[in-house]
Amino acid sequence: MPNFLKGFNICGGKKVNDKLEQSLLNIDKESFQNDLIDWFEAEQRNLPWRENKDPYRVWVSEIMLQQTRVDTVIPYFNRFIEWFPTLDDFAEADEEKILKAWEGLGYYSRVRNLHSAVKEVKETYNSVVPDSPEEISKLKGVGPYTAGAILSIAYGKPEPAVDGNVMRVLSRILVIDEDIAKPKTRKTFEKAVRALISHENPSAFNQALMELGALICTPGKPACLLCPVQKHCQAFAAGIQTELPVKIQKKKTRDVPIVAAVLKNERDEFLIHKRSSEGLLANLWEFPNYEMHTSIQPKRAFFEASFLESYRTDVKLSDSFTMLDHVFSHLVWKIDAYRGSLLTDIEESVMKEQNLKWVSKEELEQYAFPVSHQKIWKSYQQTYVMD
DNA sequence: CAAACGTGGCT
DNA sequence: TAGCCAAGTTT
Repeated sequence: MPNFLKGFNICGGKKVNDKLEQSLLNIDKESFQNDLIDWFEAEQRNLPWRENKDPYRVWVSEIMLQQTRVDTVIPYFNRFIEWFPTLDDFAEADEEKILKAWEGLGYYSRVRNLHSAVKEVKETYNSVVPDSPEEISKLKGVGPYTAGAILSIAYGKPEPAVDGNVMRVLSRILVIDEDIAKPKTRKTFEKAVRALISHENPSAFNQALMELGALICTPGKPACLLCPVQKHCQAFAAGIQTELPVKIQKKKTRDVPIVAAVLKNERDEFLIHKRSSEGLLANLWEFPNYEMHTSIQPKRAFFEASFLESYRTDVKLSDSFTMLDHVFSHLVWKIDAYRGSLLTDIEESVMKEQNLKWVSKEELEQYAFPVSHQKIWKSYQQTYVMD
């Protein structure tokens, strides 16, 4: 236990509940709700998903905002609503288009789950997003946070919507020192929100908690002097607001060497491959590439051998045109990219079975690529000036 | 439960 | 620079 928190622990072991109850007793609930909601009504940002309470729009925005910054989401949200104005429009869209709508946003299972869930709502609920915790939580991609967010924001239900902001804000206000990286900790904060939430305006209350976390009660240097609920904050009173929340360190990423190639045929078309429907970057398109398991052999030869084994076709790589690192949350691709061409055609059956496709430079733009492969393409074009 | 799952901005 | 962070869910 960190030294600065000794005084707040009733006993070293459990009693987390007792501590929370004690902290909650110190809050003047009515006054806290008013201060928080009044501030939100006055200071909230104008964001596209706040134009109305259409449950579909709220839903889309909440999925996009998972682990993603507001500034990043805004243009994606606007384009998404242009492409798919209603729930039915999105339900009827094809997979290629929905991935293209998400291209560059990351965590692509979000959009596949959203698509599946929206189709479920169209079929099972007559295109009306359900308003009960039980039903909405069954939808793919709708976890505890998103369920609470939709229910409170779109339907005015007093349900907790505990995200990273809420945990940070409440960990300070109530001096909760549980590790927020641990899954079970969320339950403590849900309990706290249930005790504090305004039943008169659950939507504003939940959003205010998150808005406060985004604008005032920030991770690094919280602007406590501007905080509308400073007088309710038990961490500020003790001068320990920058020590909270408690969060254990994340594991480091591991390096994965990748050999990739941009292969062009005599018709100026490029070979692309659709990734597996499971795992990393599922269903996105990419340039042919292989993970180097052994760092012994030459990369070029490794690619040529792997390609022959995969597609029963000889390929010849020429020059390496770029080396780049691409950082994911859990690993780093060390990409070495080559230019190359085929010595013979790939059999039609193999093209189909292995999800390969020849596409022109223009057609390339219709397919969704991960950012790492967009970087490869950009570098290729810059190196071999295309007309 | 721990780990997988993206990306870009900030310090 | 290398690490941390941002409106989490699934397995």
